[in-house]
Amino acid sequence: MQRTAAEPGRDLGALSSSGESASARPAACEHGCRFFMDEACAHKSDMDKVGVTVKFARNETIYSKGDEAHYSYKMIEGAVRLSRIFADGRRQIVNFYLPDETFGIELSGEYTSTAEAVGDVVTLRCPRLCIAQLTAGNPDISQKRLAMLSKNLAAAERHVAMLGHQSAKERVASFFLALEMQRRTESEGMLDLPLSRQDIADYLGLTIETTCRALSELKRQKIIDAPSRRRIVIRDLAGLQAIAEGDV
Amino acid sequence: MQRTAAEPGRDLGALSSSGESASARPAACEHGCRFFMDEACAHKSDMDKVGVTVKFARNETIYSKGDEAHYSYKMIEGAVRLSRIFADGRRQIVNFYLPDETFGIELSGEYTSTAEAVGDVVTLRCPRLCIAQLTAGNPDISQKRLAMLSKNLAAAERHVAMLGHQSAKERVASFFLALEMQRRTESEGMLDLPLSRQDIADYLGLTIETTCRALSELKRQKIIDAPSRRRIVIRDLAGLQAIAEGDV
DNA sequence: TCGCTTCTTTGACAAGTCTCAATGCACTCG
DNA sequence: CGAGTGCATTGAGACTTGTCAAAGAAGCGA
Repeated sequence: MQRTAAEPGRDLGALSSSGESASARPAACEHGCRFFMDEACAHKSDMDKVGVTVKFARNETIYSKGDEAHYSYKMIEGAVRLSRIFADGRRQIVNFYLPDETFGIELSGEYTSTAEAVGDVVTLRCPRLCIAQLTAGNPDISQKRLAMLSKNLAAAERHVAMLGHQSAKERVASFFLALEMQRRTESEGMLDLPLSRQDIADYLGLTIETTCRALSELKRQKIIDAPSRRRIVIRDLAGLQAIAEGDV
Repeated sequence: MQRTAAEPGRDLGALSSSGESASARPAACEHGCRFFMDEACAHKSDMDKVGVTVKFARNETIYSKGDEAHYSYKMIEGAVRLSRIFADGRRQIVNFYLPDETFGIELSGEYTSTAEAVGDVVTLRCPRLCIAQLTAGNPDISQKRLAMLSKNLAAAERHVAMLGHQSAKERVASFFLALEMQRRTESEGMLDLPLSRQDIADYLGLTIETTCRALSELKRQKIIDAPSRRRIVIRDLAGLQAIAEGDV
């Protein structure tokens, strides 16, 4: 139930910080959210056209499972984790979102998972009703929304496949491989990930210890390197792929 | 439990069987596929309006991963499994589809998983282009399509959560519980599932032996009964829920 | 019906992962 | 600078699941 209210310097979206009255402000759509659905224009040059920027601090809750789903978000900077907590206290991270990706699109009225900022995060935020309005009049946006959901579904299915029958080492390898594929802009093989070991473990469905051991094993094989806590260097991409695919 | 107007062989949709020229036949949409997207009208009274019925025999492949995604399908009868095969020969079942559910909606041009008939199956089949056409002109249908994808995504996330940290016994319990929730029409607690143990195991990310042992354990605890191979009786729903949630 | 095949169930053991505990490492705050 | 804190890593043993093997049911065709 934590609303992301205003700690100093956190909510800089003038429009959005004024509360939940999104439906009363179609203006936000006209000059901002139109761009929200466009995968192609996430970057600074367009950001001034998009009024609804919201920041979150490390580990801050963006929304909780069960909250009314007033907003959808598009990542500008940082990383967000979607997770569910279970009765036994364990946490399953369902997905991570990186810049340019969209999360928080719910068709039922409630969020089905909890979203938290992994590190410091900048997002574009758009009221649900605003999107609905845009979607109704614009098949193009409707199409994009569909594409995003579809992409998320594909990711979830890959996740299922991984959890279904990869060993700890294979999972860790697959995980880094996926990150590497995604962030091709970075300097070769260098992953600068804000995730803790616990985050990784919770995504992979492993304990932190097992994750660590798998990592150490990969280091021993000179396939990756971990020069600092939050940095991974892939030294042998082919080797990593081989492991991810089960060729020991 | 078989019916449907239909025939020898398998493809009785005259419109659809005439090849991939769906785009040239908007007529199919006008009198058939319009209803395809409607969750509410899957039953007999509407079926005569929907020309494109297709049947599949037990274990028949409906489409394979990588095939061009010409069609989407809606389940009328039976069950379908969506799966992926891995390098090591193991199979992960990503989802099952039961009557009234829809599968095969791909936004990329290719199917991302393989679909097979678990038992004998009856589906409604609709060409992709046909759906696209309908969607363009009709925000309502667009909405339904979105809802279906969203439902599939939610299911995938639950699946991830299950594989992420439930024990074998918990998974089996959750599985039957989910089935029970879904088929509330059946007589109390009685599940008539066409799935083999291998199918269940591949869905749960377990081996067939482990699945079997978990099942036997549940039988021993008098929580379920398995009077025949393809039939499960839930004798203690509360107990099943307790196990699924981790309360031993 | 019998015999054959396929699927299911059970057992014994091996392998992988989790749990608990201790240590190491990096960063922050006095 | 040193102590304190949180996170990461490693080790030892318990427990769960996978593997291999065999026996028991169920379905099928001759």
